[in-house]
Amino acid sequence: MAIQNKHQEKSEATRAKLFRAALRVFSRDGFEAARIEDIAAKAGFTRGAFYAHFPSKEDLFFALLEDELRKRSDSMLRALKQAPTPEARLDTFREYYVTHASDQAWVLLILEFKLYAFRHRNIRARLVRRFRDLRERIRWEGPQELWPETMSSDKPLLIAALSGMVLQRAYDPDSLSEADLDSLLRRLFDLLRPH
Amino acid sequence: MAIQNKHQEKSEATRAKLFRAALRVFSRDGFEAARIEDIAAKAGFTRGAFYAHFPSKEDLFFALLEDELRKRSDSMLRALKQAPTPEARLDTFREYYVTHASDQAWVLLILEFKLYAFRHRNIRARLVRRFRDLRERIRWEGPQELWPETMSSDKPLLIAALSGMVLQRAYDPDSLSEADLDSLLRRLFDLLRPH
Amino acid sequence: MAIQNKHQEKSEATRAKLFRAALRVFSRDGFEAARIEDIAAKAGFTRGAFYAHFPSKEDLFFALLEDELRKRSDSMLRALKQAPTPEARLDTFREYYVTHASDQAWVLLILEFKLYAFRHRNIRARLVRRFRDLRERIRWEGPQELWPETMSSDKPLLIAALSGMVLQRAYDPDSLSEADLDSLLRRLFDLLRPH
Amino acid sequence: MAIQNKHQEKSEATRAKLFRAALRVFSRDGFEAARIEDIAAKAGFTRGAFYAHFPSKEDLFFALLEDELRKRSDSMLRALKQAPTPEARLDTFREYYVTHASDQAWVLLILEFKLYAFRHRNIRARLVRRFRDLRERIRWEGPQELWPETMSSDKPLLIAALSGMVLQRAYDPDSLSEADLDSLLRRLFDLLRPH
DNA sequence: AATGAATGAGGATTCATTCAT
DNA sequence: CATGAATGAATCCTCATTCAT
Repeated sequence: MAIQNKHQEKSEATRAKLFRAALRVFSRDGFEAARIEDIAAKAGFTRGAFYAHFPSKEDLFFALLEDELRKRSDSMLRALKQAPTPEARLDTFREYYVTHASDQAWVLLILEFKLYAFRHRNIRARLVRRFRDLRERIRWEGPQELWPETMSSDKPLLIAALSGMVLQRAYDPDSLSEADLDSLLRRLFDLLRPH
Repeated sequence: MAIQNKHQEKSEATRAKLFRAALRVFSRDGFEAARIEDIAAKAGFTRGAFYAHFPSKEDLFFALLEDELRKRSDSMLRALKQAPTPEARLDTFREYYVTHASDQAWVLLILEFKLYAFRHRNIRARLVRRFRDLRERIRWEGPQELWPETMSSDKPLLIAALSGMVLQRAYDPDSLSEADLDSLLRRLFDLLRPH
Repeated sequence: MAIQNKHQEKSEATRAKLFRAALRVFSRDGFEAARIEDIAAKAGFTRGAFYAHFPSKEDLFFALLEDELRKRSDSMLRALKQAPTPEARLDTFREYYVTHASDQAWVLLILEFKLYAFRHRNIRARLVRRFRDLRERIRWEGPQELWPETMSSDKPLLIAALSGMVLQRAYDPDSLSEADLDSLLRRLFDLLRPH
Repeated sequence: MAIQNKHQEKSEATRAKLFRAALRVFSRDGFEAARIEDIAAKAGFTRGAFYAHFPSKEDLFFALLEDELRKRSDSMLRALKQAPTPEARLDTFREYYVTHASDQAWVLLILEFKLYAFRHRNIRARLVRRFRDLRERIRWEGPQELWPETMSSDKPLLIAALSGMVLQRAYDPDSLSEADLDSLLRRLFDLLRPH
């Protein structure tokens, strides 16, 4: 048992390291150009370790998506649950959304997932479903009665617009100051959800 | 001379066909996954013809960008010049912008250019400069005195946000109706340029 | 007739230019790496002109060999015929041989022919025959009765050794001064043909 | 550790096989015409294995040079050290030199290296230096005080002349009997180093 | 004769993946 | 679990050659 757990822990740690590395490399190079060897190396391993944990590059790609989505929706639900009023929840939600702007790697990775899904029919449905499940989860596990009806249904739009802008800033930071981006995101958020 | 022109004409026609095919294939598959052979075949040629016109895949990529940018800014300047009043110009500009939403291939290609520039330091400056030149050109060749000061400076933001949303629609059309997208783009346009 | 001759002359001139260019390019780049386009360009034409005169790269290669061999053996025979005594002929022959050292392009081209022949069974016999014919021609068309019996039979050896040394000097001139090379060639010549 | 060694051993064995195959193929086909696939196949592998050991064809080419030069100079130094007198050393040296004539593959490979260096400016210096280091090594690691001063400085000439003659024999064995070649090499050796 | 556009075979190289250890 | 050697499919690119003009 103890040994089992030791092994499991070690395994889990390796997976986590690979995820961390993959997030960086996929975001930096894109799915196609990302090399398994680079991911493994950045995690401190060689290719073999990668294949001990994931059957293929694509599998890592989507396992990474699941993992991040789970972690991030958990964290968001926690935050929402601590908000006492609908207004507070709206603020929480807005902050959560706006904060994305500084998480370039993750936003570009979402872009990458969507591009990949757009380009691979067989994957598309799976990704769409996955993102919808996430929204449903947030809607239903969140404090329902107080939740503005259409709130989460607009989130894809917000994230979509934000993705484009984060990419713009990624490739030409001078074209878009951080402050302008922040202000624009807030206005866009409120534009969508007038109250 | 006659032969010269014949050759030149044929060459020009081939280039145009390759551009047309490249726009589709780069947009559909992304730069990395786009195969020269597919582009050539879609244009009705073999790989060799491609290399008679462009030194490499990357060169075609950027020649395509230049070509489209030139054609599109020409067309936009023509439209602006026909607008009699500042209001009409603003409308023209808004329509031009909103119409992008239905030009999925071009919008995704812009996304692809930016991703490529983000990932290739040496290319980045060139692309940034190119897009800025375009904005300058529209600003200065357009009817200057009547041009709202900051109009074109915000265009990158609009296009950026729009890109993200077009991709969202590309991979999951159900998440975003055409009407909603259109309405959102108009509101976003006016949000940025209040008067 | 006049027109015919004009055409013929022009054609002949083009051939000559192509030969001159080919000698340089084959010698500089080697047969494999030599590009038809480079040869044509150096002669002031495009590839088409090349194919109007030679069916293939290999054909040019051997036509060039024939052409040079003919020109050079003609010139040598002329020189030999002017030598009044056997001693003078020997001197002429020695000078002729030693002078090769400064004709790097031609010597390296001979090397290239031999390498090519070594590597292409079907060509080998042809090349061997061609070089032998040359020697026979010099032996028989030269002033026979005065010709040292084994003279020309050793020439391949001399040229062979010289080729190696010219290449040595080509790639590392410091390893072998011109004077040393000259002196060595003379001694080698006399070593082979003692009298 | 054990695994390390196993891997290293296997790697070393593969490298050695690739070297052996490369020596044959480069010598047989020349650098340009030599196909990676042929080398790999002759060594009993596929192309991939080749690229696991060498970054490119050119790198193998020069790694092969280094490897052979090291092995051959080691063996020569061993032989020289066993020679008791200067005369014996001279004989050893002469034999070593003359024996080259039967090692066609290696001699033609040297020719190929020099041709390559002649045609690639950036490589030239490296090759020149490498061959000089070898001569220095033989001069200084050999029994110095007894070493005829200029002995090794003439070796390039000898090898150069020999290369040309080996090629002559390679492409037309009938033009030069083995015995004649042997005898000529000996006379040439003694011609250069009179005592 | 000469041009230059287009073909297509050929070969170097990359890299996801497999497998023996 | 992890290593790293080896595989082999995939793809870029070069260039001799063909052909319409």
